[in-house]
Amino acid sequence: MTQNNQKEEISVTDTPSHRSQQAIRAQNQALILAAAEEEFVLQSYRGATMQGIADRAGLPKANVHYYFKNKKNLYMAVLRSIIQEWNEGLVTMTVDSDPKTVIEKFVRTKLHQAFVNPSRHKLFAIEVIGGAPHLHEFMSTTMKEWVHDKAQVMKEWHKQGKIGITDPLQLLILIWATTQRYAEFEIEIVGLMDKTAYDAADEARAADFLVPFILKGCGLE
Amino acid sequence: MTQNNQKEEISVTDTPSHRSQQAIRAQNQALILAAAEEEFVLQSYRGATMQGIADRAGLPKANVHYYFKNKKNLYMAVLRSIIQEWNEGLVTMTVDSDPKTVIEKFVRTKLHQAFVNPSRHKLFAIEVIGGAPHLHEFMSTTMKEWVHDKAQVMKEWHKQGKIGITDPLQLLILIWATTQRYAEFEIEIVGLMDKTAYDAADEARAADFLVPFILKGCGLE
DNA sequence: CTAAAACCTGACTAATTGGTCAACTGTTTT
DNA sequence: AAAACAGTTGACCAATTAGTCAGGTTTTAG
Repeated sequence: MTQNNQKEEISVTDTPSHRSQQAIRAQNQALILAAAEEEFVLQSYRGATMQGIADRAGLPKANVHYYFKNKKNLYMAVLRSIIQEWNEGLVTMTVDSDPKTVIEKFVRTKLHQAFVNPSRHKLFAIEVIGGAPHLHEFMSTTMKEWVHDKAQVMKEWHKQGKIGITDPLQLLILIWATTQRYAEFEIEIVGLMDKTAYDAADEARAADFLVPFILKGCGLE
Repeated sequence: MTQNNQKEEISVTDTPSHRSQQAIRAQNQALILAAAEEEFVLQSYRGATMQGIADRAGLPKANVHYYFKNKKNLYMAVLRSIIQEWNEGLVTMTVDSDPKTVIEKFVRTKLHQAFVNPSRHKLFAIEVIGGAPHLHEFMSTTMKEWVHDKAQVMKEWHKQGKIGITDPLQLLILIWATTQRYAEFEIEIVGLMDKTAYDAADEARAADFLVPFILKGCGLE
């Protein structure tokens, strides 16, 4: 739809009439990925059109196909970048860590990601709700290992009387649910607040509510 | 895909070779609505095909169009039935109610709905995540009024020192997030439990975790 | 400077799919 | 009984859209 050529605005390493091919490649791929992310969220996989993504990126459709063989390929590339961010949000959590510190940090990190990059969380949610057909591998390997590892730590915390939680998986589900919700249900929440978008204070408001609530629930405050 | 004729199995008021038109109507509409609900969840609006819905209902495509003018019409009918269930899950909550009782009942009701009818919650979530283009009216009227009403009650509870919550909207968001999560992220949660589907004990396990956790968070236990 | 390589794109094609319709069968009403 | 009405369905059509491709321009390497 929007036809404004964003190439000029975003570029960093180009000279008026001579752009390195590396720069062009990196830039156009990033442009397309960002456009695809938005389009896939708004329209879901089948509803998103290559033409729509191309328009949003300010490029001709054939150019999108030049960088990403086909639609599924592009979709997978978007998912891959989401998984990467997921991996970066991980907190080091060992038996010797202080539960209160770790849990607070984890909640705040996840919440911040939700407010900073809602689109990614929305796309991830749509994928899982629809049966996670493209995320099976990630969920049955990386994610499962991480969860079992952290569950082990939390069980040990419980044994040592450091935390009042007997079912770590339930706690993880709760933390993910409550933090990611602000991204996924952005439209609903913003609407109920009589706004059209989050303002600077909303993340803090959510954190001020969530952190003590969750710590209390864990018997840590 | 599946071509097994479910009409015979589900029918209640038919005689071998003579079915009242009313019965046929009610039955086929229900059959189509159920099929559409599944298909819309798995494929999203654009991805779901009338042919796919027809196959799932065991009817020819033209017959689906006979009962529901077009795709959007069918989608809206599904959404309407979801909103109806939402309205039925409401709890009476007044200033004189006992917070602990009311909140516990609310959490249990919502959680039970999530486990009993996950598809509806998934579809609702997909709709909201995608910007709620078909739910604007509901969310800006019915839902908003309900939320503001309940928020008023909770604020009064806080004034009277009955509850440790200053921001009722945040609490409602948390309760919705944590209960509906079990429906929306069914695939992920079930996978992390090394199962393929919830078993009878899972709802109880979730309730046993959530109810005390939330009550503690509210300063009610 | 020049040849190769990378990038760009308008125009086209094949496949999918929402929706229509006319002819048909079964049910209800008078 | 028979007209009117409700339900059923295969065949068809128009619109949309993923993907291709040939011929172009720009950048890079030698």
